[in-house]
Amino acid sequence: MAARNFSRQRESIKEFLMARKDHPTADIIYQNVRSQNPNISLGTVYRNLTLLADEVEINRLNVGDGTDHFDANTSPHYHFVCTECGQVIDLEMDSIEFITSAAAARFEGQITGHKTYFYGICGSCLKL
Amino acid sequence: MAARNFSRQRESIKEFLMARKDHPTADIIYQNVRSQNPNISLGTVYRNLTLLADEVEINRLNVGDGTDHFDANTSPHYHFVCTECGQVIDLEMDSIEFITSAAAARFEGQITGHKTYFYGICGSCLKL
DNA sequence: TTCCTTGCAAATCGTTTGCATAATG
DNA sequence: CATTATGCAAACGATTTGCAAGGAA
Repeated sequence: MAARNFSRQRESIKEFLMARKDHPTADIIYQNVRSQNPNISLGTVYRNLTLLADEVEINRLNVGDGTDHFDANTSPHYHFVCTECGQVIDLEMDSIEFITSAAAARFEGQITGHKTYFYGICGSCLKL
Repeated sequence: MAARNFSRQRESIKEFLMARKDHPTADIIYQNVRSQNPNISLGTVYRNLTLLADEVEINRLNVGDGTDHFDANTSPHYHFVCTECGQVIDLEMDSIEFITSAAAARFEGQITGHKTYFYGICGSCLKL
């Protein structure tokens, strides 16, 4: 379905995203990718992020701070959001996948997945 | 702390929200409250929703569709979002509150809560 | 050549805000 | 009177889009 051509810009974006352990916003990606690709436009960054997210090559996170964050790690895992500094951190935790069945138990529709974000204060902010 | 005056507009908003079982957006609230309050402005709706949410009299939901939804039910419960029609539905399910401790187990920061949304196809859409 | 992609700028959408006026206590 | 709330319109930030030009297959 996706007759996709090669694009230097898209490669830079993927490359940058895969190298980061945090979960940058479109604008941060734009700022950084510009060093390798000075003429890239913010629109192109958005277009490619949306394209990659649609094809599940990356993940779009709605952490609730008004701007989307992106994650090149598409394997199932959860995120923590610091309410002090806004940082988005990967959590290492046991699977809670079965909460989907808990939700499905008394529901008449069909549940295919869930999104969960944890909130609190991160280690660095606790020390301040 | 909140030296709050009475306001006809705020009352209409609360009243409308409490009467709804779905989870309307600011604009839908605005459309509806106008019948009782023809001169109310969208800005006032937003201001009051933000005020009420800040004082936890209502809940703001970020379901990921780009616009916030509001819920007058502040007791802990979970929501389902239909990926077909966008409807937001209350779920009746057992508590999964302990997922917070699951997340906290190997995390150095302090986790105070979580937000979870379930996705899938609602009963009505399944029948189409 | 064909069709995918881009850069650029303008447009859109949801939400917030400044300001002068009106309502509350 | 002091303060809070409102309507209106302008401002905003994030994201999308139209279009003509550039690049890949």
